[in-house]
Amino acid sequence: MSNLSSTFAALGDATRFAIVEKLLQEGELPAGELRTVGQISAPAISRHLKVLRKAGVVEQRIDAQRRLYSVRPEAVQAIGSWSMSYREFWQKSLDRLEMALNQEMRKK
Amino acid sequence: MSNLSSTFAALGDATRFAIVEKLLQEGELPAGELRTVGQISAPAISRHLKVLRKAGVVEQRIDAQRRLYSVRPEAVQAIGSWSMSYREFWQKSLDRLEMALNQEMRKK
DNA sequence: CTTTTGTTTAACTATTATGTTAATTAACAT
DNA sequence: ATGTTAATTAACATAATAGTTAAACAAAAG
Repeated sequence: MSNLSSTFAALGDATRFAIVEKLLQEGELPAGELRTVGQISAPAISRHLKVLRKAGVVEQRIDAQRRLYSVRPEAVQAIGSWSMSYREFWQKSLDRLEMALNQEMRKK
Repeated sequence: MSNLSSTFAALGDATRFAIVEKLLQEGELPAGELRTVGQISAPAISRHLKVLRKAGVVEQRIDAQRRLYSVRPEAVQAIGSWSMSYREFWQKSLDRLEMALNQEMRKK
C-alpha cells in the first residue's frame, strides 16, 4: 500500500479523524485527554493511536507515565502536496463550473 | 462520519487509490479500463467504484453500455483545503526541522 | 512497599469490507 | 431474434476492523 494511501486509511475512521483534528487544534495531548472525542473506552483510543502512529500520522513522546501525542507535520503536508500536484486539474474544472453558474445567474 | 473522513476512507484502500490516480492521470475512463490497476475481477472494480462514488470522489457518465468514470475536482480540492487550513502548523514545524538540520551540517 | 494514575496488551465478539464466481441487466451488432 | 460486449448485482466465504472488559505494566505518590 502506498504511503499516502495508508495515511488516508488512518484518517478514514471518524474517531481517528477527530483525534487528529483535536491534536491539530490543541497541540500535544496525553492519551487520556483524547477520550473526549467520543464516548469510547481508553483501550479503544489507545488502539486508534497505535494505528495513527503506524501510519506516521502522529508521534508519541513519553512523560512519566503519560504518553503525549502530537501530529507529525510531514503527514499533513504530504496530503496537501498530493492534492496540489493535481491542482491544475481541479482548479481548471472548478473554474469552468463557476463560469457556468455565472452564466445561469445572468439568465435570470 | 465527517464528509472529509469518508473521502479519506475511500482513498484509504490501495486499489481505490490506484483507480483515482489513474483517473487523475488519464482522465475519464470506462470501468473496464480500470481493471489494469491490478489483477482483480470486474465485479471487484465495480464495487470499488461504487464506494468512490458514494464518497463523492468520482462521478459516472453513461455512454451506451459503458460507464465512464472521472474524478470529482471538489473532492481533491477539499483534501487540499483541509491540509492548507493547517498550513501554519506544518510549515512552522518543518521550517524548524530544516533549521535544525542545517545546524547539524554546519557542525561537520 | 502499597496504592493510585495513566496507558497499553490480551482475549473475545460483532460488524464491516473485500474478493470470488455465477447470474442478471443493458445496449449494440448481426 | 440472437449473440456479443460492458458492467452491475447476488450470494457466499474469509479477512480485517473496532469495540468491550479484564489483566498487565510502569511510574508517581503516599
